Order: sequence, then C-alpha cells, then structure tokens
Amino acid sequence: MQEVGSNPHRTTLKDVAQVVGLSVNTVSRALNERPGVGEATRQRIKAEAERIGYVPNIHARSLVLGSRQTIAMIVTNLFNPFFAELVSEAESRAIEAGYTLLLLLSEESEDREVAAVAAALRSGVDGILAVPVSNDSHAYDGLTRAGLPLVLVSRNIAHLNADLYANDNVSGMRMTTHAVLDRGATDVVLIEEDLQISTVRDRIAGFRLALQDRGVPFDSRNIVLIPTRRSASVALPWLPWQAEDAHRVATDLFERGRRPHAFVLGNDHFALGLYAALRAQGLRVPIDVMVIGWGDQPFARYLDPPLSTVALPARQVAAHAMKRLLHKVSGSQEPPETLCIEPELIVRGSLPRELVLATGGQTP
Amino acid sequence: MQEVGSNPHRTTLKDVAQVVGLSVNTVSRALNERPGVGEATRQRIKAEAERIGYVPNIHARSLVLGSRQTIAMIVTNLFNPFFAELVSEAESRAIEAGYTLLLLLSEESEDREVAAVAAALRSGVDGILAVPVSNDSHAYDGLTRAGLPLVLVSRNIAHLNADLYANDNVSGMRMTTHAVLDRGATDVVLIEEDLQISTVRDRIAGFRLALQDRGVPFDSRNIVLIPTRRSASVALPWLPWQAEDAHRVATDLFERGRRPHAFVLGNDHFALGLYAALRAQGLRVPIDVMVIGWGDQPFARYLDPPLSTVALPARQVAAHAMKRLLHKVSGSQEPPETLCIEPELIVRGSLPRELVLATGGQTP
DNA sequence: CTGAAAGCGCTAACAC
DNA sequence: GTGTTAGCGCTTTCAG
Repeated sequence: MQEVGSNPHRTTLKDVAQVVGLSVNTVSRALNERPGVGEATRQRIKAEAERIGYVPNIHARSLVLGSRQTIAMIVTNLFNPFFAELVSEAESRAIEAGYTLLLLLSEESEDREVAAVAAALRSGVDGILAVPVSNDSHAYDGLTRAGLPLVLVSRNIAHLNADLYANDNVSGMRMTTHAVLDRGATDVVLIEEDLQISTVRDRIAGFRLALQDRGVPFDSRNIVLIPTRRSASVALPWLPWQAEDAHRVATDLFERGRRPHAFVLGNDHFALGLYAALRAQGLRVPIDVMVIGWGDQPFARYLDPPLSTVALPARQVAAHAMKRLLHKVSGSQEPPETLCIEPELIVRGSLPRELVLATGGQTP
Repeated sequence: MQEVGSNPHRTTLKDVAQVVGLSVNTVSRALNERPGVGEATRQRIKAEAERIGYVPNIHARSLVLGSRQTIAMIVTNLFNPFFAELVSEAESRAIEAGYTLLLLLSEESEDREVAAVAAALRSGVDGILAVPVSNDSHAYDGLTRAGLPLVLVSRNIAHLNADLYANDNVSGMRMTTHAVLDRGATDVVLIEEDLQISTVRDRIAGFRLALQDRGVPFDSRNIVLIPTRRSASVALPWLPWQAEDAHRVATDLFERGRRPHAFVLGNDHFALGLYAALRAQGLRVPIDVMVIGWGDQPFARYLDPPLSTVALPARQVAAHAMKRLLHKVSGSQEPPETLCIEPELIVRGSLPRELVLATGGQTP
C-alpha cells in the first residue's frame, strides 16, 4: 500500500483541547454548536481552534456518524447537455444542503453502470441519484436491500418501482407530433436512437397516440430506430444521438424514394444531420419538409431555418429528484413516487406558421 | 442532527471473524490480499464474507488510512463540451485507479469557487483537479499549506506556480490566424469572452504573434471582448460563450460600417451567432468573410457552410492531469510542471480551399 | 456546565 | 500462519 502524502500532524480536537485547557468532549460540543457549553467558553474555543488551524477530520466524523454527507450521481454521459444540466442542478442542490456530489459515469454501458453502483457502495455515499442505462437494468437491484436510498432521474427502470423524476416524454412527443399533423403533414417520420430506455419508449408511445388522436394511420416503417454501434470504438466511450446517424438514415430514406412531410426527432443533434441530408436533396424546410427536434440545445435557434424543438425542464427535474433523495436520506420512508414534468414545444422556422386542416384524416 | 436511515446492523469484520472462528485481524488480511494468511484459509474467509454479505466500512477504512480514495474536480461549468469531456476522462481515469471523482462546480463564480475548495477540504479528498475561474484566483492559495495536492487543468493561475495541463492556446490561435492571413485576409477580428483567464489571454497572444509573423499591423479594435454580464440572471448560473453575444457584437460591427475579411473566434458557439449576423447582412462565407471557430463541437461540421475550427485535446489533457495528480497523491514531490498540448486546426467550408499570397505584408 | 470513558470498524505493530 | 494489542479522531453515553 502506498504511503499517503498527508501532513505530518494535522491539528486535532485533542490539540485544541490541550491549548484551551479543556476536555476533548467540551471542545467538540462547542465547535458543533451543541448545548452544554458556556457561551464565553464556546467563543474562546472557537477562536483558539481557528487560530491553530483546526480542520475537523471528516473520516473520523463519518465513521462515528455513519454518513459521508455525499450523494452519488450516476449518469450515462455528460455530452448530452440535458444531462450536463441535470448534474449542474444536482450539484448545486447537494452543496446547498451541505452534501457533496460524487459523479459516476456509465457511458451508456451496462458494465460500467454495475461498476458505478459498486463504486458508490464502496465509497460509502448516503444515497444515489441515477440515470439508468436501460429500462431493465439490474445494476440497482441490491440497493434497497443494502439500505441505500435511490432516486431515478429521466429514465425509468421497469421492474424496480423506484422514485422517478423525469420529463413527460409521452405528452412531449404527442404535442410535437400534433404540431406537424396540424400543419398538414400526414406522413411523419420519427427518428430515435435504438436504446432500451423508457424515454425512447415513451416518446414512441406519444407519437402513436398523436397519430391516433388525429386519425392518421400508423405505419411502423415511419419509426426509424438508429441501430446502436457500441463496438465502433473501443477506446472512446460510445455516444448516442449522433448527427451523422440521422444524416445516413434520412439519406437512405430519400434514396428509397420516400419523402415524408415531416420529421420528429429524438434529439436536436439529429436535426443537424437531417438538415444536411435535406439540403443535399434540394428540399426546403419547412416548405417541403417540417422538422422538430428535441432538447432545445443552444444551436437549435441558430440553424437555418431555426429549429423548432422541445425545451426540457432539466433543472426542475434534477431539483425535485435531489430534494426527494435528501428527504429519503434523512430517513423518510414514503412509497415510491413518479413525477413527469411537461416539456415545452418551441415553435421556430422549421415549422410553417399557420395551422391547416388535417388532410389525411377527420378533424378531431 | 438527523437520524440517518442506515441499516440496523451492517455486517462487520468482527462478524466474519466470528463465523469463521478466526481473529478480526486475520480476516482483514485475507480480504485485503495481504500476506500472512494461508491460501486455504483465505479462500474460506472470502467465501464466508461473501455469504454473509460483508461490505467493508469505508468510513473506518478511510479513518485509519487517512485517505478517501477520492479526487475532487472543480470545474467552472459543464455546459462547455470541452469541460464535459475533461470531466468524463478524469472520472474514467480516477475509477481506473481505484479512486472516485467528487464533482464541484464553480459556475464561473469566484464565490462558488472558494466554497468548492472549502467543500473539497471538508470532505477529505486526496487531491484536487481544478479549472480555475480566473487567472488570479486565490481560492487555492491555502492548499499547499494544507498538504493537499493540486493540479490545474486548462486554465492557469498566475501567482500559484502549480502543475498545469492545458491546450496550447497560443500556438492554436496563432495557427488559426495564420490560416486566414494566408488565405488573403488582412483585416481579421478576434472575438473573445472578456474573462480574466489564461486561455483568453493566451489566444490573444497567439493572435498578435500571427499578425506579427505575417507583417500585418495590429489594430486593438480588432480584438472584441464580449463584456460579461454575470448579473443578468441571478437564479440560473451565468454562462459564457453565448451565440447571441457574438451575434450582437458582429451586428454592431457591420452597422458601424466595418466589414472584416475574417473572424477568428474563441468558441464555436460564437460562430452560430456570427453566421446569423452574416446571413442578415447578405454576406457569404467564405467568399466574403472567412470564419474559424474554437472547440470543434458536434454541430460545427453541420453548419452551412461547415465551420472550420480547432479541435481540442480534452481527453489527453485530462488524462495527463489526472495521472500527475494521482502521482502526487501517492507522495511524489516533483517541482511543478506545465504541459500544453497542441490543438488541431480542422479546415472546412468556412475557409477558402486555396492559399493566396499575403496581401497586407511581406511573405515570411 | 464539564470530564472520563467507551467505542465506531478498521489496520498495523508486534508477539507467539 | 495467526492472535493480541493499540489506536486512527471523533461523538456519545454517563458521571460529576
């Protein structure tokens, strides 16, 4: 085992006690604002502690208290700005509550997810906030038995019945699909990454519901799932939602003679590739083809034409999730709760301004 | 103090010892793969420990070892994909080395940076990897005295003389500026965020060097610093490198009758706003104006025309930095080292393909 | 209001 | 090979 390069002698409670001429115990109580110490004594102790540079040893404290004041957040990747925002908000809330955030990245890999949970367990965190890799991930199964509070964020796990805080993907995609249908599109293609996650599943459900709402027949070929290619690069983590994938998929579609009226996408990045494919075909947005993205990334409004998209309540989701988790960490034992927050459709130039009567089916 | 909802009785080393009928010590040695235990005994102990669900108490372990096997990473924000990649790589390297990563976000605020360092200290990490908020941040001053290893990433702190691993911003921006000068531009505008950080300072230096290299006179008005507007939103963290800022700045320029030959930018996001401003003016890229971004974000190659930009060695930088930090954590006491890794210019449609002789000065 | 003593769970000396 | 003893720095009984 390596020698740890720590200080020769960090000043300890005992040192403070010696300096002020009181017992370790009294000093501890004074410093922790607990009753049983005279105010004058307390002040003197604090001053002395400060003076000789006393810093409490968190390890000893954690040992006796059984808590490290740390939350682990397991996220699939940081590339998706939605996740970055989730983490940013979670970190901020954790700090606010006197906790710190241990970040564990699963990089969309089930193996790394299992490793992440193990690391969280090993490192003695007080609770786990997780965006699972898949809808049937078993990485978290042992947690409740181990007594570690868990809250899921953004993606659900079917068999787990855990707390879940997420975007409302069903209603979001339903709203999105309505938006194109109500502008006259009847041949609408949905492009999604082929991941076994609840968000994709829910968006597909929302898509189908919307068609049903407007009486437009569903054609399963209108849902294009981009095959994952995890093996593509071994060294670098694999990333979903690549613009080039959408570019390829759209180009394929056009080459097979298909020309949908509208595309609704599972991610704004898809719009980048799609726009390129449309330009190559000489198709104009929104006149020939309508496009709606997902996630309202910063570049969306600057595309030409500006991309209509769905703004996600990332900070709200994370804030609620962290609040819930901290509540559970402090011993609350309520039954699992699911909260899906409605996203917001942002209409920009990639959609025609005026609504038209549906052409393909009866009006609702 | 809140009751922590931990298990009634986690199985401990003592429990294992009791079950196998050996001393706590022997069990500890067996489980930790240390010599002094018979192989048969070791196997039996491991099996029993596994069976009764023994999980080592990290708090006790940390206390006696004086280490939490955790590295704190203090980053200004996650919104910039460069930082996201830094964090991703750092996390991966940390895990690989048996450490975990505590993420602390300063959100470009000096106050939060100070709080982050305090949190890191309080939470007993073994070392700190930091992207400082400013070139003269004093948040880290006490660290060496406290015996906590520190390695800076991406941005330097002038007075600190700490280890630094970063992009080579000087040579990167020099190369970028050469690229436009050598294509005939003589009136080149650099747009940067007005932050007091070494990266901006270095890129400005590289810009001036490039002009000097080609004998093009320097006009200080050709460096446009976007005034920071931290107060804009109190609730949400402030974010630099906004497309709209570049849009505004460029529009101002055009309205004042300026029409530079080329723009070199401190961030790809600026290109989004700039492209929009150029479109509004009816200026074509690259025929009328050349543009080079910084960071090679995923959208860059999908802009119209595709954005030339500088690809940053984020993973290399983070990997080197983490390696160095872990080395220091294990007690190494070498003098501070600075490593600047050369970024790569990626030429795309926003630059004319052919080089021309410099028009403004002598050829080198 | 203050102190003494015990112990959190683990590792590290040193003995046998 | 294995057990005994001590102690990491702190909090928490329980006495005074």
